[in-house]
Amino acid sequence: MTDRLPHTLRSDAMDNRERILEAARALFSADGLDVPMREVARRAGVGPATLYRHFPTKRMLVAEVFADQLHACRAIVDEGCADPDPWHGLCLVIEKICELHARDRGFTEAFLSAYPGVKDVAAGREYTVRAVAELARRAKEAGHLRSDFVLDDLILVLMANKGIQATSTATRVKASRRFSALVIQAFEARPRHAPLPPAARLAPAPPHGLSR
Amino acid sequence: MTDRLPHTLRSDAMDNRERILEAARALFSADGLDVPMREVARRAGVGPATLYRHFPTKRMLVAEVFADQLHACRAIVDEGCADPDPWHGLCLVIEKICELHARDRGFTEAFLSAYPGVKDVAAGREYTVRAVAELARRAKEAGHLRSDFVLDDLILVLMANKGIQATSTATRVKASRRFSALVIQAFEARPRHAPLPPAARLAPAPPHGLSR
DNA sequence: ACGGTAACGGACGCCCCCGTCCGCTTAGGT
DNA sequence: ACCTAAGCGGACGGGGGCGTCCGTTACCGT
Repeated sequence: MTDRLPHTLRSDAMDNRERILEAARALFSADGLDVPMREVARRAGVGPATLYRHFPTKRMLVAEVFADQLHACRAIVDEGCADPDPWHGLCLVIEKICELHARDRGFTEAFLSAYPGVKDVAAGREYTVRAVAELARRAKEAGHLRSDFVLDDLILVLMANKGIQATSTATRVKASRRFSALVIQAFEARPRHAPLPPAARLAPAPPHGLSR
Repeated sequence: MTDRLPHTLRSDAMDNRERILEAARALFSADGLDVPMREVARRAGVGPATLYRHFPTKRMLVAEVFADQLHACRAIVDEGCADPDPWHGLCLVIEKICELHARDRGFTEAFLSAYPGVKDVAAGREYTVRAVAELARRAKEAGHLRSDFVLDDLILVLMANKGIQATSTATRVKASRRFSALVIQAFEARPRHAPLPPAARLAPAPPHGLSR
């Protein structure tokens, strides 16, 4: 008689839950993860308590919100890996992921931060990195990717891409596009390119404004 | 009888002021501009009130602290401009500014944020940008810099460089070095390089955690 | 030595954010 | 129609950061 859990929410609760997710998606996407929970609640037209009932902590809300983007990310790398030309596939992956990140500030933060407790995002990052590693190996073998490319360079590019800020999403996307084109040209194998300084092992940084 | 201002501080006040600046330099440099004022005061061994007496607002403290780095920045661009080979000078400027930013997180934030009221930093940025513009013009003329390079690409690189985060300064500097080498190779003129997507007009973003 | 005043710092008010509690509302089964 | 419990939201407590006030301390000129 204790564990009588009804896996079916009441209709109004379902409604609220969906509106909360929608509000969170919009706000996180536009303004990043620093948006106060109250603001999400306000935008969703519910009280703070309702928000916290559906998502007991901010982390959980974040995890739920970015499930979609994680799928998009996965789709991008899968598409890139399926490309018969590994170099072309790699370029596509870099371009599209950069654009995805440019379009969604919150996702970028979640993806590149060691968000404790958001295992899904961490797993998604892991998957992406591994898949790109394989793609890079093949692109190198085909002679299109410079041989001194390392996987950390991808993290480097993602972090750098994150640094690109602008007032409007459109501007950010434009800048990000130019940026990714630039680094892709830098990654392309050439007859005699100057050697690069050694790569650094980059680990996800702790998130910004989050309680322990 | 009202405006009897002694332009000479008492010895202990001078001492405290210097210790505050030192503490702020260390903390801002390592942890960025989000460090609480109390923390600066604690590290300087003074009370909060003393800190606020010397620097009535956080912005003023920031402005004072980064006067040095601004000079360093200026020195870097001057050195680059003085180089007889404009391309070599430009490369030097990019490398050194990236490294400077990688070494000092707070300065990066101040430099790339539209920190309202910190006119000095804004002026320093303006100076840097103008000087590099001239350098870029000459490097292009010499045929070493790709012709579709625009000044906003420099801002782009600086912002991107800012995005590179790491737990230790050493790692950040290493990563930043590799990054700047990469973009420099991308900027180098080549017989037939693929065209780049259009550049975006990048304006400094508002600072993160600052009262209006 | 001593007095006056510049300088100090603990304590305070204010605001914003996270997460919780409890009395009220309303869905939905009978 | 009614009743019960799922669901709701305003109000609350806790924490932390910025900037300020005022009683106390200690520098420095005489």
